[in-house]
Amino acid sequence: MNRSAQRIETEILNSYQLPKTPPPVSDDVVVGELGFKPRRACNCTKSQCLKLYCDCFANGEFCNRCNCDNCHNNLENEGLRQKAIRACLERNPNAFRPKIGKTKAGGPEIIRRHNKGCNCKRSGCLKNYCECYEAKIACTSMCKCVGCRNVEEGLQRRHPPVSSLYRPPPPTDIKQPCSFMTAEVIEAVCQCLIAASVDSSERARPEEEADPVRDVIEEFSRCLQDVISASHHAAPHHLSHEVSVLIWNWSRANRICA
DNA sequence: GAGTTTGAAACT
DNA sequence: CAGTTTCAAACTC
Repeated sequence: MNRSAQRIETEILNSYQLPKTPPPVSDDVVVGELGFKPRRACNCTKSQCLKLYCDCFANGEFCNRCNCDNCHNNLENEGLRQKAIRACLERNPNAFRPKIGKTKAGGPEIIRRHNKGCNCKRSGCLKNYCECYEAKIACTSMCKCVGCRNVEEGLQRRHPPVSSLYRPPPPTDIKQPCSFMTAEVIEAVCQCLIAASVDSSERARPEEEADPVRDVIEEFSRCLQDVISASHHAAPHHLSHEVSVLIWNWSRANRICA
């Protein structure tokens, strides 16, 4: 393994550190392949777990020990699954991005907010039907909700949820699938690309013209393969979907460049 | 646990 | 792009 690959794998493994205090696990929580990153089991019956209705699929994970019927969100149906991922991305290129983003609202502090906003009509945005409320964040101007009572002040005074079921902590505590691509991994890849560009110009023989674009693209391809193999090493089942998305974007970019 | 309500996603 | 339907989770009883 070359140095860039080693660094990418190291950063990926670092991104999968266990939280210091493991969250409580209740009966309806599934523990991930490596014993961490708990999530809820889905109960899909009609979607084959290949639509965004399915939380596992939407979160970029295979179903594992869920209660779903006729599940296709698994390795045995990888072809169909890839097709479903492509269909989702065609409808919405951001379909697999986290819904809760972080923003600096003028000040230095980082605020979490729902990227798309909710559309609640009847819940007053004070029940878990509301994606903002569920994520424990106040509604914003992005929301198109009616009769919203999920405002900053209300959130601070809010009672803890009555439900005893485990709710995953905010993304800062537990890694979400997309957080696999940490700033460090991305930086490592960028450095590889810059190095490839510099090498390309230096290595070019006098009789041939340097083609840094081609060399950078080839290096990116290598980096991507490193990320894929490192990700399988780190978390064999958690990342496959995200990598699929990456590959899909990558092949699309390739077609556009061609 | 069954039935109802809700809002996101999918479809037309 | 707006209206409708489908879906699975949240909620109530």
